[in-house]
Amino acid sequence: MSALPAVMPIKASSLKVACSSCNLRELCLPVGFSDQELERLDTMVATRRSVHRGDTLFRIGDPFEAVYAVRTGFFKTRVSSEDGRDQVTGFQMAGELLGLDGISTDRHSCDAVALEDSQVCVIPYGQLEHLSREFTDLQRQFHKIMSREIVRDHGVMLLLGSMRAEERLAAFLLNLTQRLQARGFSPCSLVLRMTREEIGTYLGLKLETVSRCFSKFQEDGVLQVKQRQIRIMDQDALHKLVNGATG
Amino acid sequence: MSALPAVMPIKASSLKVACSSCNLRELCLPVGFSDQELERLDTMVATRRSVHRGDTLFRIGDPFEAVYAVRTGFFKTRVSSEDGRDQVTGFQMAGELLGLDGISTDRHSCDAVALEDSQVCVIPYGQLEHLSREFTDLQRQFHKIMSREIVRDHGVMLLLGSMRAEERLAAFLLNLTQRLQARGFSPCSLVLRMTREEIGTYLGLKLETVSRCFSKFQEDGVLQVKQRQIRIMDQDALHKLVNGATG
DNA sequence: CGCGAGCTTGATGCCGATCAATGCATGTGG
DNA sequence: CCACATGCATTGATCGGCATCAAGCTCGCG
Repeated sequence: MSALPAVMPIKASSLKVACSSCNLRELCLPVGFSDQELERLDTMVATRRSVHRGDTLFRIGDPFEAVYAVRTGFFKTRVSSEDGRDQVTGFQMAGELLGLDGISTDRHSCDAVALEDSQVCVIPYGQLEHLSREFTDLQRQFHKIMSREIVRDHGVMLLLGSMRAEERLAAFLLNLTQRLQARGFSPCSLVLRMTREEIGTYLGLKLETVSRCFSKFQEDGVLQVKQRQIRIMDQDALHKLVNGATG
Repeated sequence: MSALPAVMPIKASSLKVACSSCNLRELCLPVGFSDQELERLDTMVATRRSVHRGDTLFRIGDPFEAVYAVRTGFFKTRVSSEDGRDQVTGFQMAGELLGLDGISTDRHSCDAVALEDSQVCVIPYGQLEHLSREFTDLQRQFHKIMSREIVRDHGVMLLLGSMRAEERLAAFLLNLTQRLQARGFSPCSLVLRMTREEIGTYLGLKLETVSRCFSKFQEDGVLQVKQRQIRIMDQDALHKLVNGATG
């Protein structure tokens, strides 16, 4: 009875796909690199890895060996306290880097979980270090990416520390659509890759609260919500919520 | 008189004080460097800067030129939303780096405010980039410091997203004493450099709540609190709160 | 001495957590 | 194809923790 799946996923490791021919190169590590520089990157990013939905790319405590660029798919990262509460620290989509947390102690300090079947490019850290020593643009770009992560985290702290439920969800949706738009998707229509609970664990809310906020937004004509299908009807209203114009 | 440090600080601008002779070198950027390497660092860290209590080292929007190592004193960093709410993103003490946020956009994205008269070593970013290209240990150490900041931020997200008021304050105090202990101070006695409001703005709480938690801890015999003088009577209790052992 | 910034403490109210039931889509086996 | 299980989402009722509002207190300082 057990037949092969109808659609056979292409084996990752067998296919050589280079940064120089990757359609994400303007979003990913090699932003603004010349053809010549791209070729040098290709020597570094040799392998790729597939991660199935629900599987982890790395886990807390795993030895740190590489950072990963999302090629296709969608991830979440999460940390947890000793008593089991956990916090989603981010959602990563195509072109974004995963694993920077591992540099500090040579072990990963968070889990990276695929929210759908995904592929990542493996960037061995030793080689990244080496190449960025003789390759100024790479060094600069890598530093910018780490710094951007720090700035992003500060934004999340502001959200968690000072915003109310609706404001948090509005900020979350605007951030998502903005990143999706940079990847060529519609600015007003999106499909959530994560559950209400995962959104809640990111925003410091319970899943019921997230659900209620979605319903509220729908009542108010700000969103259309059908399960994970979201359509933004009034982007202005979301912006006003985030920036606190007492609305 | 505000409390004088046990060791009298030497006047900054006039005196050439090098990493190689700095008593913070085991906590700061040059962790584990050889004498030879320290000398090369000294060429980079040429100037220092004094910042008076209440003044800013840099502000949101300032052009990014350097990162700063705290030599003496105490800082807070804060971000703010457009409608004026702000969030303290961290407190920095001797040996810790400030300004990493600026790398991503060449402008600072947070304010750094001195909570007491302070001195910082100025590390021009261009020189840091340059030197870390030919100096592997420096490169590695700098990356570790950025990564550590990311990991720290994730910890704060966990705190803000999933802990209750008392747990947050307990985590905050344990973190402070741990860092103070690494600098040779007592693990159970400390003087807060910040107001209740600043603590609250860091922990996502109102100042009244912070105050009530301090009082509660005192009632329970966990702390002795005299204004900003804190004595930890029961460190275990604090740990249990943070790790959620339902106690 | 009196002022003001920072801190404490009390009374009240609200937002979001919690508890609980139902709805809805997908999948599985009979 | 239906019966049922499962995972996720919605919605309602109630509860509790923290914010808010308001007074009074402490301490350092001009």
